[in-house]
Amino acid sequence: MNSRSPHRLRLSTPAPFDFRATCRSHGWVVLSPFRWDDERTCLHRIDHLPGGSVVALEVEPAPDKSITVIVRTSSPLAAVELTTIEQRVRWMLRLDEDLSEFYTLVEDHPRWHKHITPGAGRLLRAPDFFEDIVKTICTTNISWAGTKRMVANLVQRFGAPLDWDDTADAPRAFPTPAVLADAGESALKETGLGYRASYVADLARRVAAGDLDLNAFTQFNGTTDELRSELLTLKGVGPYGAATLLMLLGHYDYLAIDSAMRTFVATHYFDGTAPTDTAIQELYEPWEDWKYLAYWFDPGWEDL
DNA sequence: TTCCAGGGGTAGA
DNA sequence: TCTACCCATGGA
Repeated sequence: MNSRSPHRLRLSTPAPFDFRATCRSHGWVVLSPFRWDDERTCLHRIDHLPGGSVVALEVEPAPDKSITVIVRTSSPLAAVELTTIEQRVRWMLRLDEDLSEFYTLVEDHPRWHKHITPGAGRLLRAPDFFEDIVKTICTTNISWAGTKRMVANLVQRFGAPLDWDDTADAPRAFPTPAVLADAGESALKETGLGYRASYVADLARRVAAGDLDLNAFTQFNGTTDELRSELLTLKGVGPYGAATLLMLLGHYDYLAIDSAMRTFVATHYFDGTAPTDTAIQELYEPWEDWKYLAYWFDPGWEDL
């Protein structure tokens, strides 16, 4: 089956759900291999499935409020592969995440209540946690333009293309741990990762060798603090990275304090004076387990 | 040329 | 636990 006769999957959504808001919720949507078509309201992505197949996905809302996933491949997919794709897209869009507690908390904060649209709050993530860890490392100590460049270079150089497209600029999937492990640190440096190359190489090597099971993160049963401690053992992941990864795993109790947050908070809450990290924490403390979303959807962003 | 960007590792106290 | 210093890279 090729691009002329694609598979079509239909995914149920929670209520409320806002497809466009979910896809455009944070910067992830502009990082390769994601591609957003605003005119069509469609999320494009080349996905390298665990079984080895490389597929082109087009994810878009259906009239009945469900999600349609158009899957293009060069050969028919087995039922198990279609199930895998459905699970990955559900994870990617957080279709099974319960945000009701956050929405209830929002009702007690009039400014947020007025600002947040129904269905907002689901922050896009990669279907695979390895990809999210690498991308998070690529956001550290670099401008956003640099992050986009590094990720695009990684995908273009090491990602698998669709097997029916052999053009030089063919869209590609995010590289697998095995490919990046084989590439090694020096090759990763050539993609502009700088000193982050050793962190990504170390991560890829451990995952590919089976020394690090990422399911231990996505299926973690302990407390957020315990999960955070595990994340902090990853090279290249510090307090900011751990908080970002916790968010991507569906835990919002820690703030990812970065230069953007410091600037925003200083401007909107401290008359331009740089606050301490402790002061920033205290500012969002009333939001308890939902601090990250409270910051991310802070109505003050509208003033910028 | 210098600074800084969606920080983090390491050594030393 | 806290601080100082170093780390690649590209844009301003």
